[in-house]
Amino acid sequence: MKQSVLNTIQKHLEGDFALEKPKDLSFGHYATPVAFSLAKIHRKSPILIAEELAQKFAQEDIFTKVDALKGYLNFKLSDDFLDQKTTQAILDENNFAKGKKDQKILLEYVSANPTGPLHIGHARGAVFGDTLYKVGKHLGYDITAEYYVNDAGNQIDLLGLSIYLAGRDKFTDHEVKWPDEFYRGEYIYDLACEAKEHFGSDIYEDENNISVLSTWGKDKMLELIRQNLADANITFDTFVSEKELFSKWEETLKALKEHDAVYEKDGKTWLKSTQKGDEKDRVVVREDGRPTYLAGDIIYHNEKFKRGYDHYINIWGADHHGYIARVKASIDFLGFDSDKLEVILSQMVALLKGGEPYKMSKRAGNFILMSDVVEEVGAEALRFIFLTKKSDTHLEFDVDMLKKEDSSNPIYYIQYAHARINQIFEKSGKTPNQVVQVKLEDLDEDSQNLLFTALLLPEVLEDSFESRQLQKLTDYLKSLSALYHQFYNKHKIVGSKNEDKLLKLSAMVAVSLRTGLKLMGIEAKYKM
RNA sequence: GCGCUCGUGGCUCAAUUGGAUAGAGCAACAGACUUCGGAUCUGUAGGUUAUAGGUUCGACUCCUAUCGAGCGUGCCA
Repeated sequence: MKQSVLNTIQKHLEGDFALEKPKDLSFGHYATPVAFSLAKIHRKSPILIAEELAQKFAQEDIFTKVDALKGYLNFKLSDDFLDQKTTQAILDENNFAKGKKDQKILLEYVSANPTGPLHIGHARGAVFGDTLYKVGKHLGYDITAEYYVNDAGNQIDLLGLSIYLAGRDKFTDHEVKWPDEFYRGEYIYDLACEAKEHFGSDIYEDENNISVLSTWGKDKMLELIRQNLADANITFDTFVSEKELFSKWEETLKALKEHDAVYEKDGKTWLKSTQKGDEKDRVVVREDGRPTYLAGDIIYHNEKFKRGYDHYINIWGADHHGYIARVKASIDFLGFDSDKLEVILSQMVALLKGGEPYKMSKRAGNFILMSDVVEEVGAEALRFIFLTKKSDTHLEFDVDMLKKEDSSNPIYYIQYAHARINQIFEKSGKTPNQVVQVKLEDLDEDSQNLLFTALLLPEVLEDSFESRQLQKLTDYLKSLSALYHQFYNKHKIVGSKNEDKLLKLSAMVAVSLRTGLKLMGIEAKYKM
């Protein structure tokens, strides 16, 4: 819809201009402040320029009215144009708001260590990533969802050790000396029990078994993580193993050397990341020859870029922000364009319960499990709450609030609007297909506004995706629902002389609500 | 100390990325079912956008400083 307007305006106007929605729909459907910038160039009053431009557009079919107000140009679309769009959307709902793009995007998110279940902080990045993925696909991007599994390194050894000690503590008479660092939390004891079932309790008699427990525990945790994600309607296209990538380390190191990206000092290998704007150079190989965590990420990004995508998006927890510079530096050194890598930071989630703050710490084991919250409030409510906030702001919410099944939970508000429309169709005894051919004309102002808003979904999706601000989608669905509830209370639909027209209008609202909800991973309800 | 991300009604968040009168939902108060579902709607009240300067036709948005919050500042991952 927006595209048609843009094309039409471009027939008469050269150069760039911004097309906006006016604050108040009574001004028109679209508006542009282009006269202000032209005023500078032509040294003329913006008000005069706007009036001249308005005359030129008056002839176009898709507008019924174009006028100039205080320097703004306001466009009003014709009934005929809106009706065509509506008919098309209802008849071909599956293709509504779909687009075509020729960009290949690799989207990486979650990538939590397989050393424990997902907590509520992971959930935010997971929901955000998955929704970005769904919206992007709908818009026609060739997009791949990837999970980078950190299955190499100290944390896996630590997992094995923690299970070993927990099992030793619980199932043997040995006294356990707890080290400074180990994973706490009940799940470790659960794993220890399971390992006993699987291997027998003798496993806790010999330290040499720790490595067995590491591998076994890691696989268990990865399985659990995938289940946690699936329960929230989240799936991935590919899982990439850090451990497997390490077979390419020599090759990658050689490439770094060829590009003069590293040097030796104090027996260690350093990345010259300061040259690319990082605060300091970073160690990639320790004195004892073991590569650091950064080395794994360098291999991973090298392989990623070799796969030849047009754009890369990583969704990281905000505590990883200091990491961006060094990863981008390595990408540059390896001869790729680091501008193609976009990092979206997902800010911390602070959870309250009955007003008391929860401090989350993965190591301490007192974190809130994603699965617990999903079980308590449902995946849909959780998804919705996360998507109503910008990913880069700190988020605070009370678990008790999420448990409520009333109007303070906005998802019910939207679902109710959708169910209401279904109810009205049942009452009327008609189906959307029976009214779709009615021409929407001579509508009153409320109906026109509602119709126009319902048709905005395609551009809302574009905007949400391009700006990576998915709260625009939830905001939109909330305001569309509000408009419908208002309309419903004000106008009688079934039995009115405009019944068919208003039914068609309602059907259009339902199409937008359903499509929007689906892309958020939420099933629209027909009855509540 | 330095770096990153922020600071918007009592609370949780918006604001078309520099545009028109800063908007919603909770919470508070006052109303609306003989009418398609009241899980809804209508109204009232609540703001010097942390503070002080600056940039321009125009600033919540950009720049500078100050105050405050969270995170980072391992050869942990």
